[in-house]
Amino acid sequence: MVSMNMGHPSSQILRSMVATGTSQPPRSSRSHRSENSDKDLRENRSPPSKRRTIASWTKQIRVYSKMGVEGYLDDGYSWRKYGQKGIHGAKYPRGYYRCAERNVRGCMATKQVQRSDQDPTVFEINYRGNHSCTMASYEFPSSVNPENQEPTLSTIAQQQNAEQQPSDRVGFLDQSFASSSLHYPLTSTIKTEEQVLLSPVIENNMGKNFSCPYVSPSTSETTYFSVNSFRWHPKLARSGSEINDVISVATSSTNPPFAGLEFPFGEFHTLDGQNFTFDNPPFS
DNA sequence: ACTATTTGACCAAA
DNA sequence: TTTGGTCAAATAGT
Repeated sequence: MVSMNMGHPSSQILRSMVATGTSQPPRSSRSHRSENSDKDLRENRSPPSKRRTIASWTKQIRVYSKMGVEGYLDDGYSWRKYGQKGIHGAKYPRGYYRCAERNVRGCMATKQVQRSDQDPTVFEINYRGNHSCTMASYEFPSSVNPENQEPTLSTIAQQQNAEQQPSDRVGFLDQSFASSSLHYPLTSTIKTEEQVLLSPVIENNMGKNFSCPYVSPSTSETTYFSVNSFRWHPKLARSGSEINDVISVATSSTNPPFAGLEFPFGEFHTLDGQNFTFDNPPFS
């Protein structure tokens, strides 16, 4: 069996929680305002007896640039920040976000973003709930997946939610990401190569073999490949013992900032039984 | 004008 | 009581 990958502490802290829509917290002096929207949409709170649990998973993103952090934490959805809180024992505050479509479409997805104490370049993002909204702008690029209703992140997430909600979740790499391009090995100095490479691959990684076009020549176990837009299969797990669900985003501080993905080579398989490989592409 | 973010207060769970 | 999550008024940005 594929052992788990998520070693992230927060993934345990914030596992599954319970959602219940019935209880309307009597907000004493506060509820006098806002009569509609928000409050009837809330669904948390209350004993773990009613309602079903909502999905929760954690992702880590490494940002190699000091600027534009937010941009690289962008996961394709539009979020609205609704709070920030200092967390006991953590040096960085935790940001609370909810889907910006919440009021419009009732999308209840939320996420929490916290910078890692140990490594300030790492951000732990804990996602809660699945998007019920769809983001038109993040459909698959083109040719691939002409499916009418291409599995959007939300639908995929719902599937995975339904299927393997119980217990631990594998490191799902569902991620929609739009970036310019470019790979930046952390070991090397960041250069300002402006070439915008529209990645020909990775458009369909739903079980199809492909290789990474651009590799860091200096690193062996990690590759940085650039993509214009990609979407990981949510059930992607690496075969073998060492699983890493961390997608790192390497960026430069140049303009326009680049972003790339970090991912180890090797054979991968989806939990569906599909297999494919990240080849070590000829770098020249 | 509107919309998004900030930030202290409020609330529930631990 | 402490802590984490949310609310919402105030503020900032467009």
